[in-house]
Amino acid sequence: MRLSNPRDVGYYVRDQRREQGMTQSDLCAAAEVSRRWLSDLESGKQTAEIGLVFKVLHALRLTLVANPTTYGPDDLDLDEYLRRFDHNDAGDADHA
Amino acid sequence: MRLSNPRDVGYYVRDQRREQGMTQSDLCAAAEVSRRWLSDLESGKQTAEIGLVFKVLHALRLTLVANPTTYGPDDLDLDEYLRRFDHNDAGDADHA
DNA sequence: GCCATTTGCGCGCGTACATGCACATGGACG
DNA sequence: CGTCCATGTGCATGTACGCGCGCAAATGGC
Repeated sequence: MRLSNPRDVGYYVRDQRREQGMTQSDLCAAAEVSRRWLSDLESGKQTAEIGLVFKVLHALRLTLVANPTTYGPDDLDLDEYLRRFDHNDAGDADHA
Repeated sequence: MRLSNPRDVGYYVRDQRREQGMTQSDLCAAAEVSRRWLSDLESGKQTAEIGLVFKVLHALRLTLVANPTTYGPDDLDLDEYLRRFDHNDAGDADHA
């Protein structure tokens, strides 16, 4: 999952937390941050402290990898792509 | 390049900046952050603002990718491994 | 619908962050 | 050697961050 900005980070953290069946209370305890802050982080807080972000990522057993930005087939995360596709279909169904 | 903590981030940013032939002044201007802050970031500042970190990463044309932490051959970055090996050899040479 | 749980967010507090300035230091170069 | 450049870091300032509390709104299960 590519993360381009704090918003991406926050949404991804929320997704992963839910996938792992955790509440914010569970995760903030595991990461040793305040629930208030975690809520903000998940909403895309621009000014979050990076050290705390890493604590959350570790609590979720997530790893960050940095790479030179490239544009091509390697950038295509198939699961992500299909998920986006399915989401768009669901959106169309709602509007139809 | 795996980034586990702000220290990793800072050192990686410094490495990449140098590889790209930039000074801190060049990079802080490109990223629109203070040079003072960039210097701290490169030293591993725990409390840096994540939004600003992303600005620096973008200025260096770097991308972050988040993955579940796994342990196995996939985690083996060969360049990184060799660099660590070389570094250890250099370390041994110093101590010998 | 009811109820319990979860989440968003206002608020105040003590601490500190990003900034810009300036200076010291180390390294490169002529 | 002297000069220049890049970098580390002390300092002061205005702004705000992480925390904890508490309450309202949202969500999910029955």
